[in-house]
Amino acid sequence: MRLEDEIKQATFQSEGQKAHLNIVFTAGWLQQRQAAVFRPLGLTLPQFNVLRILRGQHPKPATVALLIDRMLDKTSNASRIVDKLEEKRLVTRTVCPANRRAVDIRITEAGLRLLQQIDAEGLVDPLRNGFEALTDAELKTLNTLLDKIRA
Amino acid sequence: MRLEDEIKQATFQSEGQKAHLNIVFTAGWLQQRQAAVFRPLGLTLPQFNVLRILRGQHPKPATVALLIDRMLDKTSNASRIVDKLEEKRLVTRTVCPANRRAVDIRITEAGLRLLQQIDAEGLVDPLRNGFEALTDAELKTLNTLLDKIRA
DNA sequence: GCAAATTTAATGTACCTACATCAAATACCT
DNA sequence: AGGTATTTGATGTAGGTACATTAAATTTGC
Repeated sequence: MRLEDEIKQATFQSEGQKAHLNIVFTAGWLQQRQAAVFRPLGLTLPQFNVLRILRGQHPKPATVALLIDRMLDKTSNASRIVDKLEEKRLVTRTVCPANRRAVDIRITEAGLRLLQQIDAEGLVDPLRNGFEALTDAELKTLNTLLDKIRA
Repeated sequence: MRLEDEIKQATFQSEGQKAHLNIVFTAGWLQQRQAAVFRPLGLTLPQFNVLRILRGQHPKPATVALLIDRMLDKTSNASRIVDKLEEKRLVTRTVCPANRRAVDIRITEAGLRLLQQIDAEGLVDPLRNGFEALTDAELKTLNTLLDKIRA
């Protein structure tokens, strides 16, 4: 649907303001759809993202600092997201022997199985999440334009 | 900065997955910048957005349902955002006489003055928020591509 | 070698999001 | 009119975001 109709606003101050709202609105739209997919699995989106980073490190551990470095949202509280994953026994936390300030965080077998299941069911496939409507050239253009905004 | 560097991920499964992450990351980037601008004024971004909708209605009142209809995030809790604005005396809430289930929400003079100040200082000008890097044609392309994703 | 500075993570607080539930007012239907 | 359904908003709860502060371990500088 056109942004105008989604938020019932007929006109915008500028094409730039419309693009701004459109990016924010589309991001919310995408995140809500993804969150709905993970909800039945008892996972939130930030929890899933942390879990995926941990799988990328596996079998090496990650620290909280490493998670933050790789997360989309740098100011999100990785400590507390790890808390939730630990409660669910999807990750473990141990004091790093080499540096007792740091904490070694590792994905468990149960965590790996859960991600495996999500992969097998194709739940994160971008082609099923709105991106099938765009050609590869359009996607590249989109990526270039977004990078320019943050340049 | 390129997305690859922002989140330290060298490659992506597909251009679609990269675009997905790029939209979410860029939206976060934009919102964080805007939030930082409003913080010294004691306003959060959702509070500002609600206030702007109320100014659009002024001097007519809005209901909670109308706010939700026009908000970017439909699931956000407009009731509680209005609570905060009411505490700050930027809006008033009165039971709607014509329909006692509904609540008439109005922006106050103080609310109008605050928005006036924000306008005067150009704090929401998209040209100062990353969009000056794109031509009007590029912005139109961007809007078209984003609309396609949600089609 | 020891005091000061820095790093690393956890925690406190305020606010927001997402969703379920509740209560009151109104509309509907016979 | 009277009972049921719907509308409208508020509220409860779990989790996340943003930022400041704290505590412990380590590094640095003299």
